Amino acid sequence: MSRASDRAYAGIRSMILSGELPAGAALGEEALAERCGVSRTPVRDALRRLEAELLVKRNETQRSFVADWSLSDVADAFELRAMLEGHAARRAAERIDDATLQRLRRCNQAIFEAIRSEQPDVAGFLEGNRDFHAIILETSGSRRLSSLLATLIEQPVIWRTAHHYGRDALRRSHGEHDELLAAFARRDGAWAEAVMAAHIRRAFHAYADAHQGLTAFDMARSA
Amino acid sequence: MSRASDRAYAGIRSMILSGELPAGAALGEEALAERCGVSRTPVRDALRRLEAELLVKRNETQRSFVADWSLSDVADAFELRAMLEGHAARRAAERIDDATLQRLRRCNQAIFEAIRSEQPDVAGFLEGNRDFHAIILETSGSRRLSSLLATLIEQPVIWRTAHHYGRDALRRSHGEHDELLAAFARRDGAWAEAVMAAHIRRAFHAYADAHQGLTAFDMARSA
DNA sequence: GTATGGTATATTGTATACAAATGCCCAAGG
DNA sequence: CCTTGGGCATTTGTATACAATATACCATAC
Repeated sequence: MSRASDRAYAGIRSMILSGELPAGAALGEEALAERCGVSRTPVRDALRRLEAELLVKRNETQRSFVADWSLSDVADAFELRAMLEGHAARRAAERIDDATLQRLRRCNQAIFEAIRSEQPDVAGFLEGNRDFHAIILETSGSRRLSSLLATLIEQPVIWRTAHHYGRDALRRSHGEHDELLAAFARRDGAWAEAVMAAHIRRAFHAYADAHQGLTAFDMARSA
Repeated sequence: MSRASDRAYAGIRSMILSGELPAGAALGEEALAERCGVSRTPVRDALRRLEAELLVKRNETQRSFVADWSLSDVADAFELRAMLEGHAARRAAERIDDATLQRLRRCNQAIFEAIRSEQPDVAGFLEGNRDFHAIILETSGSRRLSSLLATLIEQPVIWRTAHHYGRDALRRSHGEHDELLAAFARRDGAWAEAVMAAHIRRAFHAYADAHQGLTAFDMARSA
């Protein structure tokens, strides 16, 4: 999207996720506009987007505040994500063609290359992981499913989760992708759904273990 | 929300759903502003909302068009709705308190009153139906689930579905609500989920039967 | 002391002007 | 005839001024 609007979006979002704007803080359009160096118009756009992601909430008179994003909210998001991505995996397994299967295999191979060494390339892992899940979502052939999941997948959460993974956890993740590939190769939708749901629920527990007792904001501050 | 912004939203939405703006039609902000009697600013707000609902799509250069909304798209939405509302019903069954259960019972009683006579009061049915589902969603206690479902529940689709229901179908719907109430009373989440999923999938087939072979837009035009 | 109402202030909503970009058309060259 | 490039028309993006609305504060009455 356009430059100023993106700057406002990225700026406000990072202020929220870094804890610079704590949960419950008032978000005046004028003040944000000044801090981001843009006018109110793109700020309003950005607030709408952030509201859709539930990072910002509005009171009954249209004033904006930083949403409270506790561990239970993250759990909420992960639970829905497990259900929806599981569903996507089922549909993908029932529709996938051989060419796409090959693409997924190459993608998971790239993930393997990124994590095989002693010092895993986490950025590479994340890139491969994102592509892998994106291909499945695309193959599921449901536009609405894609658009629903978009609001559920918080990249900062995934980023932090992966960075708390040790090499073993990264390899386990790669291994789960392999199992998913096996389910796809057999066109076994139920299998694929189960593996995907397990894959994502495990990711949540990795996140929760790393941040036990801390809210998402406390965590971000300490990072 | 604010007046002009709402007028733009409601106006554009009804133009799309009535077929006045056919699938694929270009949506210039200026033209829409004039037709709605407001300036471009509220039109832009409205387009963002409609885009989130997938009624409007944007090309890569930010130009807006009426999305193509075929029967298969409606099926897509209903499938996801069945899954998510099923999940909501499960959670609600596991959390519901007696006071809320009573509210739901009164709500379904109101639905019964609306449809008992020879000439069913479809508007009354719809109002009760909306409340019934809203209470369940609220009881499920997942903000994200509510926000996801909001984009999936197209009131015009529900409206048309209900208006194609005969008295028998209306009563069957009321009966399914009763079964849901039984599952809630037993706090049986799995039962509630299954009943809700069936309830919504049946609603889809009622819709599909009534509009066999027609796109949503064709149908709207003929209504 | 509390409640109530009104006014001042702050904040959001809308309109409009202008800037930036996109798309379209036609003309020139291959 | 097709391709390509430039320039004009159209469309979207941004800034800003002003209007409508909500909030906060204080004075006054009870």
